[in-house]
Amino acid sequence: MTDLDIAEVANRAGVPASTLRFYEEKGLIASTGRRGLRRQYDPGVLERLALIALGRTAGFSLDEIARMFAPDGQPRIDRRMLSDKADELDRRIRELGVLRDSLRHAAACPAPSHLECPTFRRLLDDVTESKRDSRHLRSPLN
Amino acid sequence: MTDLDIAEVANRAGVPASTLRFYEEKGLIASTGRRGLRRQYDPGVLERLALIALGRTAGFSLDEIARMFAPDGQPRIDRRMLSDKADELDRRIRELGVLRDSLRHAAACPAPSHLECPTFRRLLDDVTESKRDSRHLRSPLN
DNA sequence: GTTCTACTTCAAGTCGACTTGAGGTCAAGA
DNA sequence: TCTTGACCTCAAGTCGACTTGAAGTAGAAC
Repeated sequence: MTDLDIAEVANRAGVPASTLRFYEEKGLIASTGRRGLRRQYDPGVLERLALIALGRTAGFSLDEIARMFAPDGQPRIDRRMLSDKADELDRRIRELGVLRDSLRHAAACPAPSHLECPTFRRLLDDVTESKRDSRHLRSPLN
Repeated sequence: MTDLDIAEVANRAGVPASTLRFYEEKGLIASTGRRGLRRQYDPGVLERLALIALGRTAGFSLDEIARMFAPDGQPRIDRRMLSDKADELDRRIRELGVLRDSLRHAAACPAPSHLECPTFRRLLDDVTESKRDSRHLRSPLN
């Protein structure tokens, strides 16, 4: 029995034990049993936690992630879903890139007020426009 | 008096009126007065709202944004703050880039299971590692 | 003058991902 | 055997940014 104690898992995965309990409740992970009260885990849970963390940073919700595991526990990652998410990330990356450049520009811009800087103004207009257009759809990843 | 009605502002800025009231309560915007019960706004509020929206997509909280306006209403954007945020965005962009590439790879990867794909595994390990390391600091922008 | 409608206030609710607190239990070390 | 400390459960709280609901009001159209 090479099972891991919850404390061990928490340590190795870098998440608090409370999160592990929470994930278990949500059905994202499962413990193999108890030693006394304490949850024991198969070492494979570490991989699963990594997968979960990965999904999270990619912008998936816990519910979406839960759906990515087949009932047998094997990940059944929908390739279509992955590439959709990649596209989404791509858009987000471009957006953030524009923003970063603008911030840098504003930080260096000699105009007395940012409002008088053409670059900054154009950025403002873009933001407003995209707000108006996408009023209906709530964007993920912020 | 070229003041705008709250509905007009909501429309032009692309935000619901409830948000405008909320922002006012938070001190982010101000109305110039009322016509009957209805709030009236100086057209300049549109610019301010754009600035707020911009700050939000850059990952600033409403409180942070509030601090960016001097008491007189003029934006007093700290250049240092801007470039710090730009750096932060830069890191986030790189992170997302790696993720996007990995997702694309996984979507195309011929390995029977993602867990058997070396690229995917390395990604998993990276995620875990960065989780362990940054346990203390809560990252903004997700 | 009445009705309609879009606004108003204020408190409370929502959403996601956890965390916290109170009170309880149990394996291991002294 | 007793104590300790780390776990346990379950309910409730937190955080940020809003939204929603109930009950009220005023300007405008008829």
